[in-house]
Amino acid sequence: MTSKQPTSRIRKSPEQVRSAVHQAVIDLMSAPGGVELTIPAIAHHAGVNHTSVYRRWGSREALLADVVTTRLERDWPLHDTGTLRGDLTAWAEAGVASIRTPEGRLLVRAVALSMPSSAHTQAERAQHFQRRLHSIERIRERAAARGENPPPVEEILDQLVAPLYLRAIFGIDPPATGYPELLVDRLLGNTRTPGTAEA
Amino acid sequence: MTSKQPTSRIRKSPEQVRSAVHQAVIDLMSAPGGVELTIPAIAHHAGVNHTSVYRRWGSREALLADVVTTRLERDWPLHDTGTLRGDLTAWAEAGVASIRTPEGRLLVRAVALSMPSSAHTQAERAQHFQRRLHSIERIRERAAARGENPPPVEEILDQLVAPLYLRAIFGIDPPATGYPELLVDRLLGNTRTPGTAEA
DNA sequence: CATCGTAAGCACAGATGTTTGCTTATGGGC
DNA sequence: GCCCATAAGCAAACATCTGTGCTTACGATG
Repeated sequence: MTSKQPTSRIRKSPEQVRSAVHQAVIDLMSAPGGVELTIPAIAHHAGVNHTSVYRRWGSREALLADVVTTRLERDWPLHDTGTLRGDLTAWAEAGVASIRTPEGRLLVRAVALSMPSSAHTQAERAQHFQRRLHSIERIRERAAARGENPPPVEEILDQLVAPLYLRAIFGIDPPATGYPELLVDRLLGNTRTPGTAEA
Repeated sequence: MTSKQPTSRIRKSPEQVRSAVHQAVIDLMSAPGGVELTIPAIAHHAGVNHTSVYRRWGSREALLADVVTTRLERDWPLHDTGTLRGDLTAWAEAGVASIRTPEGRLLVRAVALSMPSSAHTQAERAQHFQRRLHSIERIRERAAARGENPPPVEEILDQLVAPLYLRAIFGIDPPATGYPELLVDRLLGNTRTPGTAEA
C-alpha cells in the first residue's frame, strides 16, 4: 500500500473520451424510464472518469450543447436542390426524419431547453437558436441569388420551423405521408407553377 | 439544548405556503442570471422550510407543473365569442399577450420542459400537452355545435399553436400588430378581405 | 371552551453531485 | 530515443440536495 504499483492503468485518448462521452449522452437520452442524465451517470456509462468530463466540459449544460449541435448539424444537414421549393422541402424532410426517432426528438428538445436547471439568458438562447436558423437564412440567400423571391423569415418560422419543433418537443408524430410537402405548400402556395403566390 | 423553549415559532398556514411557494417559483424563474430553481432555493425565497415543499409536492417537477398549469389557466383563459374565428383569435390574442411578458414565456417554456433532468415518457409528456390542448378541443366542439366546420386539430396545431409556442420558447417577439388575426387568417383562409397582405 | 386532525417547522442523517491535488499515461517535437 | 506539455485517472474532501422522525402551531368541530 505504500508504493503505487503501476496497475496497468489503461486510459483513453482525448478523442476516445470525447467520442465515448458523446455516445453516452445519446444513449442515456434515448433510454426509457427517465434516466438522470447527470455527469456521473454519463461518465460511468462512457467508461470514463467523471472528473475528465467535469474538467473538459465544465458543466452538463455545456456538454449537452456540444453534443446537440454536433449531432444536429450532422443529422439535419442542408441540401442544395436548385430551387427554393426543393430546398425547403428537403429541409423539412430532414427534419421530419429526425423527429421520427426518439434521439432526434430529444436533440431538438435539447436545443429548446438547452439548460435543465440553470437558465440561459434570453439573448443567449436566441443566439443559440440563430445557429439553427442559419440554414434557413442560407436557403433564402440562395433563392434570392437565383432570382426567386423567398418568403420572409418570419413566415418560414411560423409555417415550417414551428410545426416541426412543436412536434419534436411534444412528441407528436407528423402525418405519415406528404407532411414536408404539405408544409411547403402552405408556405409557398399550392401552386406548382411559381409566380402566382404571395410575394 | 435540553429544553425546547417555544421560541415563538411562527408558521404559515397551508394556503400561505402554497401562495408563497408559487410566487417564489415565478420570481426565481424570472430572475436573471440562471438561478438554480432547486427546492431548497425556492423554499428559502418563499420563507418556507424546504421540508414543507418536499412533503407537499414531492418533487420539483410536480411543483413546477402545478405552478405552470395554475398560472397558464389563469393568464391564458378561454373566451366564448360566439364564432369559431372569434374564439381562435381571442385564444391567439391571449397567447400573444402572455408571451410578450418574460413570465409568460417562461411558463410556456416550462410546459415544454416539464422535466429538467428526469424525463417523462413520451406518452406522459403528450398527455401533459393534452391538457394545454384542451382549450383547442373545446373551441372546436363549440364550433361544431354551432354548425361551423372547424379545421382538424393538426392544422390548428401547425398554424396557430406552433408559432406561438416557438416564439415563446425562443423568445422571438411576435409582429407588433395584427399577429393573431394573421395566424387565424392563414388557418381559416383570408375570407374577409382578400388582401395581398403577406408581410 | 376542550379536543383532535392536519400540516408546518426543526434538526439531523443519508445520498448524490461537484471540485481539487496529485499521479502518470499518451503523443508530439527536438 | 529523450523530454515535455497535455489531459486522463484516482482518491478524498466539499457542497448540495433529498428524505425522515419528531415536535408543535393552527383551525375546525363538537
